[in-house]
Amino acid sequence: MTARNSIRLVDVARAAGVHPSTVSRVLHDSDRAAVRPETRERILAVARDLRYRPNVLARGLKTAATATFGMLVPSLRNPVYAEIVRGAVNEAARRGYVMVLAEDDSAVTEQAWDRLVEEGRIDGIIVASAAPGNPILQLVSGSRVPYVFVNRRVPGSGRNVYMREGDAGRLAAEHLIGLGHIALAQVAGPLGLDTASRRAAGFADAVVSAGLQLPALVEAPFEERGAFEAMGRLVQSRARPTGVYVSNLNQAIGALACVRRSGLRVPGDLSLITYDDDPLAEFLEVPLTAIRMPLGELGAASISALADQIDGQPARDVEVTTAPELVLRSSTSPPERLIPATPSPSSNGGEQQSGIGVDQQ
Amino acid sequence: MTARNSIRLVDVARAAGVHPSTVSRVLHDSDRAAVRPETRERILAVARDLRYRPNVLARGLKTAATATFGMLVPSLRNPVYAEIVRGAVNEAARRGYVMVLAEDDSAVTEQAWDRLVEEGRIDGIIVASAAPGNPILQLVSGSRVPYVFVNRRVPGSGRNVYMREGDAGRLAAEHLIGLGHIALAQVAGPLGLDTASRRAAGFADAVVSAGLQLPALVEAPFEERGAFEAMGRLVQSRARPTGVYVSNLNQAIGALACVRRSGLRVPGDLSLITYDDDPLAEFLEVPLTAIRMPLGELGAASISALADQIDGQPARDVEVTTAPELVLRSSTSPPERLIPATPSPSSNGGEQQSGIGVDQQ
DNA sequence: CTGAAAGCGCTTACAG
DNA sequence: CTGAAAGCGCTTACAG
Repeated sequence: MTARNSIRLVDVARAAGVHPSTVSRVLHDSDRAAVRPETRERILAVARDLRYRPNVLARGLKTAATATFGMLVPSLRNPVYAEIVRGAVNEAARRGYVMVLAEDDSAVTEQAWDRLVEEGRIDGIIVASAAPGNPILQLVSGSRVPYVFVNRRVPGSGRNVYMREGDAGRLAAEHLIGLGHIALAQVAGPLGLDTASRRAAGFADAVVSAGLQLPALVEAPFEERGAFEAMGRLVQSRARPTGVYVSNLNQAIGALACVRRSGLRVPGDLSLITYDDDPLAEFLEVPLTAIRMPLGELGAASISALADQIDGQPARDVEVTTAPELVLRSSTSPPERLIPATPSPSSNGGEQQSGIGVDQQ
Repeated sequence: MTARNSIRLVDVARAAGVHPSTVSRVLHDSDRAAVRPETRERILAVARDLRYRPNVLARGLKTAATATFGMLVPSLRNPVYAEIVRGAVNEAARRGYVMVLAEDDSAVTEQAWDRLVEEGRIDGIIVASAAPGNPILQLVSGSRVPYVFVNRRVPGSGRNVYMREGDAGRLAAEHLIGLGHIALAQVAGPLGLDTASRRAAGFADAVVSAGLQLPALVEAPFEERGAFEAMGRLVQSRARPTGVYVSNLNQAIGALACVRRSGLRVPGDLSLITYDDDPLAEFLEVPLTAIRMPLGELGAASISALADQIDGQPARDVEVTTAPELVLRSSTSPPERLIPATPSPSSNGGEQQSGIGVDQQ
C-alpha cells in the first residue's frame, strides 16, 4: 500500500536522461557532488515536476536509517506530556524526522520495545516514562539504539534532558516568602519520581535558605483525589500552613477543592501556588497562581539531543535553562494570620469577600 | 542505526540448516504452509532462541506495506484527542501496527502529508482534523492511500468514524427537561465543525420535541474565554435560561466562571450540563454534571475501519453506537424559578447554600 | 563528471 | 516439502 504506484528514482532518471545513481547523487551530496551544474539543474527540475519523493523504506534499508524516532510516554492523556510530545513532534518534523508514539504503561513496555526497536523501525528513542523498576531501563541500556531520557531523569545515565524543576520549587517558595508567609508546606508528587523529588527539594531548599523551618511535606499521586486527601492532612494539622506549594495542576484542583470544603478561604486563610499552568487555571473560582514550565522546549531539546547522538556526538545530559515563570493570579496573597490555627468546623463555601477574624500583622 | 547488527533471516536459516525462503514461509503462511512439521518446529525454536525479529523496512519494501498508520490531529494538547489517540494507538498495537502522529495545524498539512504519505511511510491515515477548507481534504481524496475521518465527519465521504454526538445533546436536554426546566439554551462550538453542529442539533431537537421553544444558542470557540463571553450574553439576555448545555469541558469551565462572576448560583439560578467528562469536573467548586463519550472506543474503531479497508473491504461509515453516558453531579437541579429574570447586580460568589428569593413552582 | 554493479533484508512465484 | 532466483527502491563504492 505504499508508494508502489508513485514515481521512483528511476522515473526521474529516465525523464532526465541520466543514470539513477546520478540522480541519487544530486539529491544527496548536496553541493560537493561532482555533478555538472546543468545536469544537476535538469535533474532537480525533473524531480520537482514529477513531485518525486524518495521511498524511505528503500533508503532506510540501504542506509540503515529510518528518519523516524520513537517516543515512550507514561500517559498520552496527561497534558504535560501532550505538550512535550508536541514540542518533540514539531522539532522532529523540522529535522525531517517523524515520530512514532507509544504509551509505556509498563505492562506493555517489552511489546512496544520489540515493535519499535527490534523491528528496526526507528533510529533512536525518547523515553519520557523512566521510573524506578520500569523494564525500559534495562531494555534501553542493553541495546545499541541511541536514546535519551526526557523530563524524568535517570541518575548516572548521562543522557537526561530536563528542566529546572528545582528552580520552580524555589520560585514558589520565594513568592510565598516574599508575601510574608512563614508557615509553609507542600503537596509533593510521588517522591520516587525524579521530577517530583526535584520540585519538592527546590521548594524545601529555598524555604530553609530563607531561615524558615523545613516545610511540611505530604506526598500524593499526580491527580486530584490524592491531592485532595493529602491537602486534608495539611489543613487539619495543628500547625496549619498559610502557604502551600502543590506539584501539578491536577493536584492543585484537588487541593483547592479540599480547602473549599474545609471552610477556609483562598488566599485569605491559605495561599496556593501550583507547578504547571494551563488556560483553565485562570477560570477556576479562585484563579490559580502558577509556575509555567518550558515544556515544548523540553520536547524539542530531547529531539536535538537524540539527533546529536546520531550525528556521532557522545551522549550527554542537557538542561533546558529557560527559567520557570511565575504566573501571578489570585490564589496567593499576604497571610491574614501568622499564628497557625485549626480550621473552623463551619462550611461556608469559598467566597472571596473581605476576610473575617483576621489577625493581620 | 537500525537492526544492522542484529539477527537477520539468514542467521535463522543458517542456524536451522535450511534455506532463508523456508524460514520466511514458516514465519508467514501460518498453518497452510507446506512445511514439514519438524522443520517448522525447528525453525520456530531457532527463531525464538535467537530472538529474531524481521526487519520491517525490508519486509515493507518487498510487500509494499509498512505496518504503520499515520494520524493527523488538530491539537495534541486537547485531552479529547489525547483520548482518541490513545484508543487508536492501543488498538493499532494490538493489530501489529505502529502509529505516527502529526499535528495538523493546517499551516503544515502539506508537509506532514509529504512526509507520511508521499515518502511511503504508512499504509493508511486517520484524519481527525477535518474542517471546512482544510487542505487535507484535497490531499486525501486525490490519493490512493486508505484513509478514514474520525470524530469530525466529512459528509459524503463514506469513510467517517464517529460517535452519537446528537444523542449527547438529546441526553442533556432530556435531563434538564426532566428536572423541570423550560427555559433552555446552549453554548455551542463553532458550528462549521461537524461535531459542534451535531451536538447542538441534538439538543435543540430534543427540546423542541418536548414541546418547548427552540432553545437559544450562542456560538463560541472550544475554549474557556470564548465560552465565558458567550455565556455572558445568555445570562444578560432578557429571557435568561435556567438550564444551559455547554459543548465541551473547557467551555464549561469558562461558562461556570461567567455565572459565578454574574452573581448567579449554580444550580439554583442556573443548571449547567457539559459535553465531555474529566476527573477534574468532580473537583470544581460546583461539580459538573457531564456527558461522557466513548472516546477511546472511537479511536479504536477508526483503526479497525482502516484495517478493514486494507483488507480489501470497501470504505464505509461506522458509527460507534455506545451511548453517551450521563454523569450526574451537582451542577444541575430543578429550577428554583420558572419565570426568567435578569440577574441581580450584586456579586456574592457562587456558594451553594439554600437559595434566596426563590420562586419555586 | 557519469555509469554499471552490488547489496540492504526481506518475500514470493517458480522449479524440482 | 524445500531450494534458488528475482526483485522491492534506494545508495555507494568502484570504474572509467
